[in-house]
Amino acid sequence: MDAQLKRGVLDVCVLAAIRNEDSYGYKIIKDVKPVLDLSESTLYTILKRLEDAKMMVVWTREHEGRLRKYYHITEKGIRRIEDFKNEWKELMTIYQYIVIQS
Amino acid sequence: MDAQLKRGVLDVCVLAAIRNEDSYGYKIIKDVKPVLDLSESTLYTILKRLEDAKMMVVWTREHEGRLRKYYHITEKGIRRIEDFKNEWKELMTIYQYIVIQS
DNA sequence: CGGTATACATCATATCACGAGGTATTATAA
DNA sequence: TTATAATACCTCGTGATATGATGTATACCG
Repeated sequence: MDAQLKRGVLDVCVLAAIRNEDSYGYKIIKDVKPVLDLSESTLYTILKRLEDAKMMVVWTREHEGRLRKYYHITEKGIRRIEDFKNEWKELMTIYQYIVIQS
Repeated sequence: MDAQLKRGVLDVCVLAAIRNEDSYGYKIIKDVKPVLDLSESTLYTILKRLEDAKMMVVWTREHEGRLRKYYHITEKGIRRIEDFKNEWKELMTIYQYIVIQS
């Protein structure tokens, strides 16, 4: 999939991945990859960004000798998803425009 | 609309705007703006990019003392639109994922 | 012992939207 | 007449960000 088209959905995808249940980097990649291919470097960049933007909060747990950073969605993160759903309607209008011109 | 979400559709929107009829910068802005807000600087950047990518070819005409650069879509440009339509299907899947998680 | 899975992270690079600024002509309103 | 808007083009710097390459460390399986 085109990298440019990804940009608008990547953040929201990651937020959606933790919406129902707190999750951690390695698991998020496994979960999201079948839907939208993303690399580790991309994911960890996004996690940092969403944390800085206070759309997620982090808590850490040790699991079988390995560190796990769990991400929990905030109100702001949920709002981001809802905003996206509205933006999607705009995107549908744009898609219609493109198709009509064809 | 979120700048990131725009990135995937802007190019294709501009291509769609000239698909049926050759057009020029100033008119393209007028045509596309109601559907998807874009600034002049963005448009002219895109036109240059699409020309470099051989998705458009240019021809010039003088109109009432003012220069007009008309853009004509190429086979490659048309293919870009068709590719986008396929990518849109992927995007729908991603949207479904986001909604299901909600 | 070596490879794979788990788990994290950084850095350099390339792409690109956009505001701010620039040039020039014609039409319209005060 | 004199602004002001409309028409028509363009460039540059900045900020945002996806990604490959690279690095660290532990557990488990053959």
